[in-house]
Amino acid sequence: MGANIKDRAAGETLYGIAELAHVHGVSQRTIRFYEDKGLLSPRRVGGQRVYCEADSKRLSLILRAKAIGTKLSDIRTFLELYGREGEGRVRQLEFVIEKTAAEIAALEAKKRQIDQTLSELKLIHDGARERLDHRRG
Amino acid sequence: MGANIKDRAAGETLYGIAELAHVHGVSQRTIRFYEDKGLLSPRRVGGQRVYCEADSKRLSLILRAKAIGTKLSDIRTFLELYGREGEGRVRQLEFVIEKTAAEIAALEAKKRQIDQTLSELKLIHDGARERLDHRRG
DNA sequence: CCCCAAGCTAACGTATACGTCAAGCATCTC
DNA sequence: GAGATGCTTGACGTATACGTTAGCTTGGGG
Repeated sequence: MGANIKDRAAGETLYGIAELAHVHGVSQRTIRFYEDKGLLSPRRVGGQRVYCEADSKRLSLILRAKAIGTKLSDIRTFLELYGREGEGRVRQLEFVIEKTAAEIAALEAKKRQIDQTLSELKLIHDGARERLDHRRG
Repeated sequence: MGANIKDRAAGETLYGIAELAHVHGVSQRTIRFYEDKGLLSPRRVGGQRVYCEADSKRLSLILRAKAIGTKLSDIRTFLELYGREGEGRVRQLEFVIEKTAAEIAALEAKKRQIDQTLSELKLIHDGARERLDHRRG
């Protein structure tokens, strides 16, 4: 049970939706939802979704971007950067450069906010710890 | 017009909702919404909301936490840490220590995700830049 | 052959974070 | 005293990101 498709093929490892969901710790609904939003587009075998390694990695990227706090709609352009990378037309390269620069700036701003908050939290944490230790002698 | 309340008092600077909203670059609706959620509790003067400096700083904290990607419901406990800090009862200190430690861990995880994504984005960015420069000679 | 488990689509439900009227009072201005 | 402004409290609307049925299909086991 739960036999994945590579068991009987020499090719690339493939996944069903259940397996992919389990591997990434998300629901099947979530995966279908991302497909609706155009973030994933697995092959179909008789109506059923079949995911390859590239799909799986793509999902990892999506989940990481989400963990950072990126909206799905933004993740789409984000993924296009990964996809478009490797092409050569000047307009597209300019697009990539522009978009990546903007993303980088946004993320670094967020990082600074986090650092600021972290330092304050650590002050609170250490202060509380110190008073607690003192109180216990 | 737009005269804030300190104009005629020697005490602390106070703000009306319009001014506070403008200062922080948010809508009045947002400020009232936060109050509904228990994140702000300004004094009232004849029904009208009057905000002091502490309220303003509190709002800054809320907005920063939001920028990091924290949910409003979590921001509440977050604010309690700032408020509770300074008290001395052991149970509460333990609470503070526990909560801050969890928050710190979460934020550092998020930071690592951001760093990972940043490095990949920078690779894409630099790669595109290089190819573009090369193409232009 | 029959039935169940697993997958599919369609559609409605839910929580979050506000936006956007609506209608009422208070005050300031002409 | 008649707007015009600014504030108030509802209350409904909206976008995001899924959860949760519901009902149809299909492949495999007994």
